[in-house]
Amino acid sequence: MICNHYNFVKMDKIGAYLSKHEIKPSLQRLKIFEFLYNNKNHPTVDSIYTALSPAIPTLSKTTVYNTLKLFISKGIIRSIHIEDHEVRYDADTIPHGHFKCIGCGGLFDFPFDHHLQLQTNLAGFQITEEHFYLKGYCKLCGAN
Amino acid sequence: MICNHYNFVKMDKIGAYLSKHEIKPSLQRLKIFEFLYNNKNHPTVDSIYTALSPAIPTLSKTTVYNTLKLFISKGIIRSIHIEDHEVRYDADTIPHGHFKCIGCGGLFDFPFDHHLQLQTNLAGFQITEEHFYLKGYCKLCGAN
DNA sequence: TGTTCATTTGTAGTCATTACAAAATTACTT
DNA sequence: AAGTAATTTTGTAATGACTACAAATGAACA
Repeated sequence: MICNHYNFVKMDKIGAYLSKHEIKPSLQRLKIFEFLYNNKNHPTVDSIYTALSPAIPTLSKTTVYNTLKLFISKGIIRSIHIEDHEVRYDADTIPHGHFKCIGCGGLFDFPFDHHLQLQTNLAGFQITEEHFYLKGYCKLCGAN
Repeated sequence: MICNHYNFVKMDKIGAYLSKHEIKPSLQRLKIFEFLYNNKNHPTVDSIYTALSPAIPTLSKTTVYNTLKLFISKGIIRSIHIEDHEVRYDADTIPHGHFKCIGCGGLFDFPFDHHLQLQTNLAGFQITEEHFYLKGYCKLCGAN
């Protein structure tokens, strides 16, 4: 991992964090957010479901979908669309970029100043979301 | 449309352009590339298929998929993943950004200097692709 | 003309995601 | 504490984009 903005919320305050964003903190929601928070490799729906199933045996994949959609609508996570066949999720809402390694499939964060490129001719356009991602080979995969 | 890099290839030279990139210029391939070239709003598979069906009545959606995949592998178009439910295609291979309007659904191009943000700590990473897109409201939709 | 190879096409299948309604859980009221 | 309403979770069925595959078509060429 290259950068990390996750210090703004403590692990033991997830319930309060969800409540603050008008999300009733059920067990499933707490666990899903906690997992997203702890796994900064930006998991997919499937990996979230597989990881939490042992702890919550009754968990349904529909719940994972519903919960992630709820989190997105409340603005506490964002979805990452890089490959066409996989959607990943990120609990870090501070703008940053993503680097997808073609070799190992890993997804890395990196900081970038999102104001640098706003000297474009987008005058009159209201920007609500910014996404910047790169593809290529990471340090390890590139060395072959 | 905000920016336009399409001057590097003339309309009547699509066949030569495809050949130069090791693509045999069949009717379907010519028409699909021409459509992509002329429609700078970055159409989807469906809109390409719907638009070309009258001119090529036997056209199959599989052919559209196959052809786009071929074009991507030869590097003459790129795919755009902004929404999770729609993939768009772009015949402009010069790096530029995309702006997706939440209001009208329109997709706009804008230039951006992709070297500005490479002062990040990505040393040792080989970059092969860059994608930058914004979401928000365009000039017309924002004025309400 | 016949043969080989590349391209196109339609159908059937896969897989991620969603719709929907029942079941379970939580919140509220008296 | 019991009963009722509201919310959340769950499983199944349906949707829809995309792909695999093999037959059909068309082009290249001797």
